Amino acid sequence: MKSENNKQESDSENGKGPSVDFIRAMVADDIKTDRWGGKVITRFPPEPNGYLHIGHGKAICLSFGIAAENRGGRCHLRYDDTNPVKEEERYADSIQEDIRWLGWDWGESLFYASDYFEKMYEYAVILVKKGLAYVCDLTFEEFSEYRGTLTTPGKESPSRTRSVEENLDLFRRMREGEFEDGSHVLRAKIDMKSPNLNMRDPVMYRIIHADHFRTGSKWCIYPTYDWAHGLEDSIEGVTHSICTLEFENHRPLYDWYLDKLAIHHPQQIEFARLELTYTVMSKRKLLQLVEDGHVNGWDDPRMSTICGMRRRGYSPGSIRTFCRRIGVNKFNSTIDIALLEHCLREDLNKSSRRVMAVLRPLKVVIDNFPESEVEWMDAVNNPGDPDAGTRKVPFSKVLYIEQDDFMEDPPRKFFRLSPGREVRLRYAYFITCTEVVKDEHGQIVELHCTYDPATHGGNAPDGRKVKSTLHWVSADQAKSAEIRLYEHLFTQERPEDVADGSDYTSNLNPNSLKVLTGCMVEPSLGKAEPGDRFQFERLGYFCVDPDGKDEKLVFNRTVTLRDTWAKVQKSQTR
RNA sequence: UGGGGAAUAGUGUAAUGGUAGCACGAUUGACUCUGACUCAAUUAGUCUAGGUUCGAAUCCUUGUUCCCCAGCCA
Repeated sequence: MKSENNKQESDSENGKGPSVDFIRAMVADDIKTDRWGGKVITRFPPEPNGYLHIGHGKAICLSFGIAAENRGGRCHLRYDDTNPVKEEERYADSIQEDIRWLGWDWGESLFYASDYFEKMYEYAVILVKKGLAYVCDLTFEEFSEYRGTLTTPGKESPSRTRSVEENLDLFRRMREGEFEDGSHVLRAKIDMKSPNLNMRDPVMYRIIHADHFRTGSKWCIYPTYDWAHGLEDSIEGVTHSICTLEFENHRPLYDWYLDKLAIHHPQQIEFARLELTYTVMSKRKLLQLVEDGHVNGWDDPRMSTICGMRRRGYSPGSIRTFCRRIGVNKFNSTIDIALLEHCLREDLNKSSRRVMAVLRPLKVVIDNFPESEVEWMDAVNNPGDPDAGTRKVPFSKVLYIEQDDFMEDPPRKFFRLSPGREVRLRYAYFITCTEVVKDEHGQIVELHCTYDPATHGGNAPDGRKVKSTLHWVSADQAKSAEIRLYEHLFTQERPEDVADGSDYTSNLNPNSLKVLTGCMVEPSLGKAEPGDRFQFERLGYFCVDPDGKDEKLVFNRTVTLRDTWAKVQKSQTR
């Protein structure tokens, strides 16, 4: 796949800068008041336990975007690899690929939480020595019983009164592997009666005898998220630690650890995660779609994963624009996927080469065109970009047009070809349909037409008009292709809206993938490579799929063009 | 029924005491060698009830609704 390096920039719209969200306002204010000595250091901290999706895209564009917008700003890519049983190197690799593809650059700032394990251990020892952390040997069951509930306070663990010396000894032996998984934890000593459950003596370390993908068997105790995350931010000198809303309840704990340690203390800021209509976003559901075979892998073009969208043909710029345009807020909202598709079309319209391709071919014979003659017509590559130049497209006696572009008995407002009617073949000639050939089942298999030589190139010297212009390909020179048509993966705006007893999979769209074979595309597409994007005129945007090998061409339909005729048709049949 | 957040057109998002604006969508129309693009127009909103004020989406009080938290996940 071709690499696509995008400049890191703030995607400002229409000359006037995009509006300032509450986080950017906060950052700007911090700069004005010199809170961090003028520094802006953010971070994107994925756990390498799955593939990135468009929801992560929002977070990435936010943290990397804010860093890029501020002089000297930096955004770290930091793997939050604190749980060896869930994490894998291949995920870490895909995360880098996706962020880079989106157009962001972490420079030298690639970090791993696991590199800080020793430092974190030392910090933990400090808290133990201060009497602010203790080794607890409650079982799982006891532990949850002692925690209390949302409405009732918890009870203090009997281990809570252990001496500092004993805690130090026990904690060291935890690290040295003397104990079994689950037998002991290190907990912060805060307040078992706190109305915030996160403050009820939270776990800092648990024992997991498992190999970590980076540290191997060096450790058998691993820090929990709450303990680790603030330290990671602090160690790296992060100023603004931007995360999603569900961590709001964790902020007091984030603050508590850093306050007690009296070390660099970043500001945690929470925002609402992205939800999209007709889409699921959770890692769990995405995984289930893959594992249960509802889609063909993580990079299935119907997936909301970054790799899926890339394969589908989304441009990184369109995703960045989208992430900027949806804004940032503190309440959950569901974005209409039409906005994403709008950003996509807007970007692709500017950048895509136009070509002609026929999805469902209908043979057309031009009766008055010389038998074996081939005429090469000039076609514009991108009307919006003169620099894109022109190409030659072959025209001959036998052509294919789109089945949808002919109707024997046209309804009102159908402007395309029908018996006796004249239309234009784009960049070629005006043709008039003279005869319809059908098979024994009454199916239309072939059209006979005549062309007007005077309309060469598509213009009538007498100034007469036609109601429509069709795309076409010349039969002899056309390349055959497989084309995959996608629709939304789900039939419901909110896939979660289901009757009792069923789950979101009952809303899967059975028509989300339609594979067309025997499609005919113009010969210039023979040179197309995986990842190349085109506009198939009058149809939509298409992207070459890596499945195509040797002579075989495979395209994914990224998105259709807006289609006013389809709407008219729909309202007519209703 | 504990605590923490949050409510502006169908959707998303501005307006931080002074004309409720923008975008997407939808609907019309113009243009057109893509029924695309572009352009123009229409559509439609401050959760409720009080209060402060010359003036409230914004400040105060009340109610309602929604989201998050009881992993040794992140």
